[in-house]
Amino acid sequence: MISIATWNVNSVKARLGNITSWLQQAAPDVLLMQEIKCETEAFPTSAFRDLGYHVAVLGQKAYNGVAILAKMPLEAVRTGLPGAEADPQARYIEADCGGVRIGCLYLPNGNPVGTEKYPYKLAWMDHLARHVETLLATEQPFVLGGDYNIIPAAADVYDPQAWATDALFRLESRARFRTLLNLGLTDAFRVRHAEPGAYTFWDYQAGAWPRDLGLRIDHFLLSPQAVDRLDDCVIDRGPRAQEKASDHTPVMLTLRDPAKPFAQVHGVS
DNA sequence: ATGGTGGTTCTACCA
Repeated sequence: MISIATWNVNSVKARLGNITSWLQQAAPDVLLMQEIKCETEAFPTSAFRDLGYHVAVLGQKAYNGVAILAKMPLEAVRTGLPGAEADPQARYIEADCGGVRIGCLYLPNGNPVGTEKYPYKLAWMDHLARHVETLLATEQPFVLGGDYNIIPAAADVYDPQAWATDALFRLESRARFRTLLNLGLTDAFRVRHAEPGAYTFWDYQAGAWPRDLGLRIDHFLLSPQAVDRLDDCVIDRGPRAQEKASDHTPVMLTLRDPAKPFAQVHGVS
């Protein structure tokens, strides 16, 4: 079994204590982090190495930033989406880890709609879809985890009508998320859990957390070869309840070990 | 309709 978590930490420096205590308690093999909000050189690598993790980071000053922690070595690291390597916003990092290709993404928020931020979000999603086509062609298991800033369906938001025109829930945004599913990817949480109201984000404002006014915007999308190995995908609300919490909480995916080839199981030579 | 909170940085910007 391999366990892979994703968590938008909203500043790795401000959240270092929350993150290390959660790592010790939940002990995921891999943690994908978004919004680390620091430059690559300023990432607190040694604090995570001390807990037994390898580290790959794509940072920038003040905003965005993504990182992968893994108990296994991280190989063939790439940063940025193909065709958008020059994008100054640090939003994508990918590596081989434990026999799985793992992408960590921080998809643009896109608000306010009507500014250049929204077409940037849609274009970013188009680049992602093209990259997914390339990854699918390898026929290898891969997992894309992160803060998608997409509410996939009405069951994933406390008040769908209030969010109808928001960049996270507009039809143009959801259509592009649907495109990723139509290419052959699977929303790991939703294929295992049918209930509405399973949120991963609660705003800091207006008592959203105590009132449970949340959104499900942090996702794991799996390739067909990864879905074959899907054990479960769960949301851990614990970290959101703590002092100095991020506004997001971790989502954890577990994949079974690969099945032995049919011929090996049945003794076919 | 507004304001409500929080991180980075130091003056707004972003979410």
